[in-house]
Amino acid sequence: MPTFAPVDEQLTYIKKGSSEIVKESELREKLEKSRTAGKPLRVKAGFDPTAPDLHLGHTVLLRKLKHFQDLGHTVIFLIGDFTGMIGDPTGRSATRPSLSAEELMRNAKTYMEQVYKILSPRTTEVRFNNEWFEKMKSADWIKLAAKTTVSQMLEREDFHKRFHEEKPIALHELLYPLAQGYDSVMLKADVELGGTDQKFNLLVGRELQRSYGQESQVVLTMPILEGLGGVQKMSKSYGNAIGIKEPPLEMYGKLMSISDEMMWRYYELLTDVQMTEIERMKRQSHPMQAKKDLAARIVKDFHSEEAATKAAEDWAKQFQKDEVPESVEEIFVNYAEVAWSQEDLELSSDGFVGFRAPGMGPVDLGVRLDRLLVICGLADSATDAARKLKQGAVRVFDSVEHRPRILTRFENSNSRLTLRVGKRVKVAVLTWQPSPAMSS
RNA sequence: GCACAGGUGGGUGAGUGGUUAAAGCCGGCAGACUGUAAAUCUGCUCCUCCUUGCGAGGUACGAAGGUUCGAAUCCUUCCCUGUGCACCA
Repeated sequence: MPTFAPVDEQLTYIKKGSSEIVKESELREKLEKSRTAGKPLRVKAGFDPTAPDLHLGHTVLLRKLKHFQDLGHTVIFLIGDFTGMIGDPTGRSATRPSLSAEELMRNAKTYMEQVYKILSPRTTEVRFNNEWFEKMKSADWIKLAAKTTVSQMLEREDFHKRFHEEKPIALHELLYPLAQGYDSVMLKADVELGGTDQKFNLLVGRELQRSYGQESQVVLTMPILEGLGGVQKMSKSYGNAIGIKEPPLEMYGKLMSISDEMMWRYYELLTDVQMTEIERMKRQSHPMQAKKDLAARIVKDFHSEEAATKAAEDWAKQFQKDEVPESVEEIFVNYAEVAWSQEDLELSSDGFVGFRAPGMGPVDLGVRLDRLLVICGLADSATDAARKLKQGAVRVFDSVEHRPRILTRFENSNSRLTLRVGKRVKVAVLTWQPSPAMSS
């Protein structure tokens, strides 16, 4: 029979970083019962299968689930393959395209690979809610829908607001909270975790469980982590996210770019540093050192100790000493794509293009910088690149370039250009490869 | 179905015939400053091309047509959203 830590101890651990618990007294009761019976609590959290790239925002919740695992409870990782089709009306998302079974499994697999960087695979129960929803008949849906009322649904802030602003609310959107609540019934969840934006949906689970004769789940909400700007929530679509699969230097750099204020929030939600220790650092540490420690800590979590050290060094080089770090992304670019003009190219008899005298020692060749920047992902479009050039944001080998055309020295078969736009650095490796003629 | 009100750039929201690629704000990008930042100040923020110029062209204000020298702005049809009406009349 498993043994559990004293209830108070468990509670403190669970409460760190959490936003709200409905109701704490019930959680205490459940913990007590579980402890005396030696039976772990069933802790559920649902995830959308359409976003398989996790970022730090997701990990806030995952870390809390991990805490429950640490305490010996059972974590149910629910993949909302069915509810994903509805599309959670929270935010602005519309109905999503349904994924095929294969796509779904593939997504789920990459998903779990990332999730297991935090959760322990051994004690995680992975479920899909299509398991029960595919069996439901229309009549069952009517029964389920009859469990709640329109005005109850409209209490949800998002619906309420849209209703009063005379904005559309599709009928199926009202089904989402119901479906999510029904998941809790099917899983007999004791606790459900979610972001604060999920509060309403989570509460519906309580109602439904009650009306299906079960004990209501405890709802635990976690704060929504703000992204890099510090204003909007972290989200891939806002482009302010730090993905957990990102390379160490990038991750480190992004973390260093958050504000001092945000840093403490990140400490609280993304690390296991105790609150008392965080308070101490606030008073005593230099903010930049604290931020470096945070960045290193998180890089270490998702990569390794060595990667973190390396990232720290590289970062210092890049931003503090204004040098080029060692591990910069290299992008191979066929010269034909960025050639200045046709004169620099020569057409061979079989219609292929190469440059003048490749491999014949140093040659100066014209390069269209604007196109090169686009190819390297440093500009959105050639026009955008031209703007950045004009603003003096572009550096090639440490010298600021304003013109979209430059001459560069080609030696032997390739030439490397170090490109910097603002804080970003990339190395473009120009190569000579025959390619189909572009002229037509 | 009928009536009314709406549909503008990443978001919000101005603009009712022409210096409007479309104000302001938010967001984003860059430069200065700094401890990387934040705050602040400055510039930029549809695309393509070049002779990089306060350059040339192309797209764009739900969709398609039309009026006009000229339309986001007027007209027609269609699509979409919201509101009201719907029995007793």
